[in-house]
Amino acid sequence: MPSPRRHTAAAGPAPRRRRSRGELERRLIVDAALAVSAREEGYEGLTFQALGDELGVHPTAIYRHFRDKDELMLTLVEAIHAEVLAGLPPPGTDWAADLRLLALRSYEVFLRFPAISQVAAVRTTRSENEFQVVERIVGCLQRAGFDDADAAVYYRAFSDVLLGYVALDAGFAALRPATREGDLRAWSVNYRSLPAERFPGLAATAALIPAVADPANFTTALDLLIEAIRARAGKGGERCEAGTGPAAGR
Amino acid sequence: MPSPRRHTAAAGPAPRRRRSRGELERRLIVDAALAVSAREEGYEGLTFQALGDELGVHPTAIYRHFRDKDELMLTLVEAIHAEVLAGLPPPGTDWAADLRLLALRSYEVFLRFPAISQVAAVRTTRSENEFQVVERIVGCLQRAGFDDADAAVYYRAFSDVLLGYVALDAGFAALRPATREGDLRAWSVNYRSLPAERFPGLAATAALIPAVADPANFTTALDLLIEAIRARAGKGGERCEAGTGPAAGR
DNA sequence: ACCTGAACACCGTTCAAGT
DNA sequence: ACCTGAACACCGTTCAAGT
Repeated sequence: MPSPRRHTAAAGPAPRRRRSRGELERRLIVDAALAVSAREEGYEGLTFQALGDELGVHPTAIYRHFRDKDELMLTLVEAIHAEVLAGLPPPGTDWAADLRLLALRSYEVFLRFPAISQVAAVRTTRSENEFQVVERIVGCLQRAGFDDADAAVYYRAFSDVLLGYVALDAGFAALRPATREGDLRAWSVNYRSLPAERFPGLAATAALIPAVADPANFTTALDLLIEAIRARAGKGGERCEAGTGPAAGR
Repeated sequence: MPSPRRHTAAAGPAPRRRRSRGELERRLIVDAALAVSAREEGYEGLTFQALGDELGVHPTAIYRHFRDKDELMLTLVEAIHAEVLAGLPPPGTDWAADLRLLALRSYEVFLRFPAISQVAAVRTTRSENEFQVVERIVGCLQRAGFDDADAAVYYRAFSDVLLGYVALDAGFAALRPATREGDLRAWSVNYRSLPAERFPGLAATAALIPAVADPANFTTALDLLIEAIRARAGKGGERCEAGTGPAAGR
């Protein structure tokens, strides 16, 4: 029998109902791509083929609406930022609580789309929703009492830790299941059977180390970071600024 | 003229001197792969084709020594861990200084190989050198005065922040140059021209935000993290440490 | 204007064939 | 035992052709 180079329509998953002409738009493509991303394994699982199947359309039809995969991906990130902002209460009176909530919300929403987040954490979309998220973080740090220069420096460090954690845990979630389970097993098996003479610390603690990509790990790191920022804010200018109200102006 | 599907020997970069039979070993492949990784852009730049060229050998010859690209990559990570350990002085008297040095050294060495680190940060190699690095970190936290359970929890958080930062900055370094420069420009242009009415915080601070992937950013985050860990350790077990550190300024 | 189909230049991986 | 060459099942992307 002939072996087709590409799987035929019969072999692949049944395509959605075929769309009539002109029905395809960026909005539809974004939604379909998010659906595929939530389901598929890694960024390379988000395929024009899979996306075409999801939309009931030829894979290359997408190129009419997005220049390339990178432009599509950046648009998806903006959509994720929108979702982050949509679920976020307005800033309250406690800058640290606001900062913490924003980070937790971002982490949680991004990790719903590991295939994208794995690759998106590194990028800057430079568009509206991203601007708003950054503005929120900077605002928290100004309210903490830092001057503009310090707020800028801590913005970058805080944001990097957040995005780095997203990249890490999303990357883990995006692994092929067999790979992921193998790596998990390393911690529940290999690390727990090391010789105590050569690895005294691990012999005592290995069984107590939390699992890779457990969301509690991010919370631990986040709280440490906020404690340290708070401590530094206290040492610096905070007390002369404390009474001046939420509009830190400039 | 015929357009060959694959670039011919004449079209590609001149292969290194052809090796005689049996000269190929894992050690040689690892070195060549590290060389390619330091030069190439992303993980997909580390190609069997490029590696074959570097070695003066047919691309598929590598399969005789490594099961697949994943096994090769994990071996590369072990080699990087070896390099980390080789440049690390033995533990001293100050757990925080030791922890800081280990993190800085890891970050620095991994970032020499962005193509690999981008993908490696997520993984567990479960082999000798990785065990040793983990043992060192756990040891620092035990010396800080934490009990085993706390040491285990803080190990994971600390290690995640380190690896997340590596993933983030390596991912950025591994971007195609045009993409990387475009993203940098976002911060030096787009973020600096936002309307002050809608983005008061950014209007004041955008010009002061450090560049993406500036290594100083990691140092800032690292010092914050260690300060917080030290503070928590002080509350629990050991307090005799408070004044000793050489003023962890940023 | 919008979508399809075929083609192109790649990938990683397998396998029979050479030495 | 070790390497080569050809093939396979994918990728993203381009482009002429259809409607």
